[in-house]
Amino acid sequence: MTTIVWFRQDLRLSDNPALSWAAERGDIVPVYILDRTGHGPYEQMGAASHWWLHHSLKALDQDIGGLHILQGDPATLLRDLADRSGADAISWNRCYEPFAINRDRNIKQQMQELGLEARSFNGNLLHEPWHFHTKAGGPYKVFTPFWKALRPNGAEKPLPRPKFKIASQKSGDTLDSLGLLPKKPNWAKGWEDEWKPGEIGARDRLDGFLEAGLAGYANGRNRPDKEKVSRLSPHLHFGEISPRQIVFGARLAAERKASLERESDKFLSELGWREFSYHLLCNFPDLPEKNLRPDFDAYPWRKSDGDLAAWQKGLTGYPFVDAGMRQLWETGWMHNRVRMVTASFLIKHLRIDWRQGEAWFWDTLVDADLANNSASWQWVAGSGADAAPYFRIFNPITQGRKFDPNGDYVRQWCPELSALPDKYIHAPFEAPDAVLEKAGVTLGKDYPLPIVEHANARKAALAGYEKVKKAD
DNA sequence: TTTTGAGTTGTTCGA
DNA sequence: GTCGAACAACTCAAA
Repeated sequence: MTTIVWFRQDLRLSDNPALSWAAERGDIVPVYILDRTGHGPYEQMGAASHWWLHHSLKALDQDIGGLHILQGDPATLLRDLADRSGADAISWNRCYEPFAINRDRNIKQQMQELGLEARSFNGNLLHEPWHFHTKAGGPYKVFTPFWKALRPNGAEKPLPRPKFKIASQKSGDTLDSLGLLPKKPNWAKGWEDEWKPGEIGARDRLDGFLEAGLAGYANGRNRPDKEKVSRLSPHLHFGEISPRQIVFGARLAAERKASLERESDKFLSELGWREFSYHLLCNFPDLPEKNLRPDFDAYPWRKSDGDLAAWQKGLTGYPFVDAGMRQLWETGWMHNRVRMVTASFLIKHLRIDWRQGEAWFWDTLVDADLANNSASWQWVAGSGADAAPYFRIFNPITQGRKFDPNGDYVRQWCPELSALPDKYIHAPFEAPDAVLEKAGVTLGKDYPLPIVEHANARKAALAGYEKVKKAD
C-alpha cells in the first residue's frame, strides 16, 4: 500500500497526523506543490514568504530524503503522481484559507473518483475553526469568551516522528527551478544568520524561548529592545512546529516551575489569538478584503502614494515607526508591539486604507498568514471583530518612550539618530538645534521631518470616524 | 425575550 | 509626578 503525503503548511515530520497515518499504511510518496493557479488576492505567497519556503523545503527534503517538488496545478499534478507511483491513498493536513478549502474539497472528490482513499487531518490548529460556536449558535466575535471556551486545560501529547519508507525515486522539478529566492537586488542578504527555517530551527527556537524568554514574558513581550518574544510565527505559519507541540512544551515548563504558570498562560493566549483569527476567517471568508463591520465602508480614506511609500521605507519622521518598518524590510519580521504602532500610524495618522498596509505586510513578512494578517489589520482599524475602539490612537512618541525607554531599538534600525540623547531619540523634531548639531543630525537631510503632526493627525482621524458613526 | 456584565495591547486632560 | 475620568455608545455572550 502506497500513500501520497501532500505537504503544504505542515513542513515537519513530528506531530504530523497525515504523515503518521500514511506511514502506518505502508510506503509514502512525499510531495510539495507550489500552487501556481491562484489569481485572487493573497492566493500567492509574498516575496518574503517565498524566501522562507525555499529554505524550509530544503530542510524538509534533507530530512525526509526524497521529497517530490512540483509547481503548477495541484489537481493535475496529484492525478499524475498517483498514476506514476501507483498510490492507492493520499493524505494531507488541512489548510484554512477560503480558496484552499475549496481547492482541497475538489481534489479530495477527484481522488476518490480515481479510487484512492483521501484523508485530511487537523495538524495546524488546536481546534477546527468551524467546530465551535456560541450558545446562540453563531461564531465568536469576542476573544475572551472564545478563549475561555477553547483554552486547552491539559496538554495533549504530540505524535512522535514516525518511521517511514519512501516509495519511489525522486522526480519532478528541483527546488531551485521554483525561483523562490530574490535575485537582483538580493534583499534577503543576512537573513540566513537571522533565521533557521525548518523543523530543527523551529524546535531550537521553542526550546530557547522556554529556557530564556518565558520567565518575564507577560511584560517583556512588549519590549522590542529586548529578546523576550518567541519569534515562532514563521515556523508556525509553515507548520515546522505544531501548536500542540508548543502547548505541550509550555505546559511542561510551567509544571516544572510554578512561577512560570502565569507567563505560560499569557504565552498560550497568543496561540489563542491565532486560533481566533482562523475562526474568524473561516466564518467570514471576506475578512481579508471587506470591513467586517460594514459601517466602516463610509470611512473617508486618503489616497497618498507618497505617504504610503514613506511609511513602507521607514521615512515618516517618527523614529519608533521607522525603526519597525525598517526591521520589517531588513529582516522580514517585526516585533508585535511595533506592528500595532506602525499599523495604527498608517491607518490613523495617515488615514490610508488598512488594506494597503495588509498588502505590504503580506509581501514583506516571513510569517505572512492570511488569517492573522487580515484579522489583525481589521482589529487595529476598528473595523473588525472585538476591535480596538476607534479613539484608541497610538501616540508613536509615547509608545517609543514606554517600550523602548533607552532608544536601543531605534538606534539599531535608525543608526543616523544614534548619537541623539535618550530624551530626544523618539522625537528628534523636539530637540534644540544645538543638540541636533552635536549629534550630527540635520532634519530633512539625514533623517526626515515628521510627515504629519501628531495632534492634528489625531484630530483628523477622530473626525473620520464621525463619518462612520453618521453612516449608521 | 430581556437583562446584565464585560470588552488585548491607549491617550489626553484636569485635578 | 500621579491619578481618575472621559473618550461613545455598542455589541457580544451568557444567564
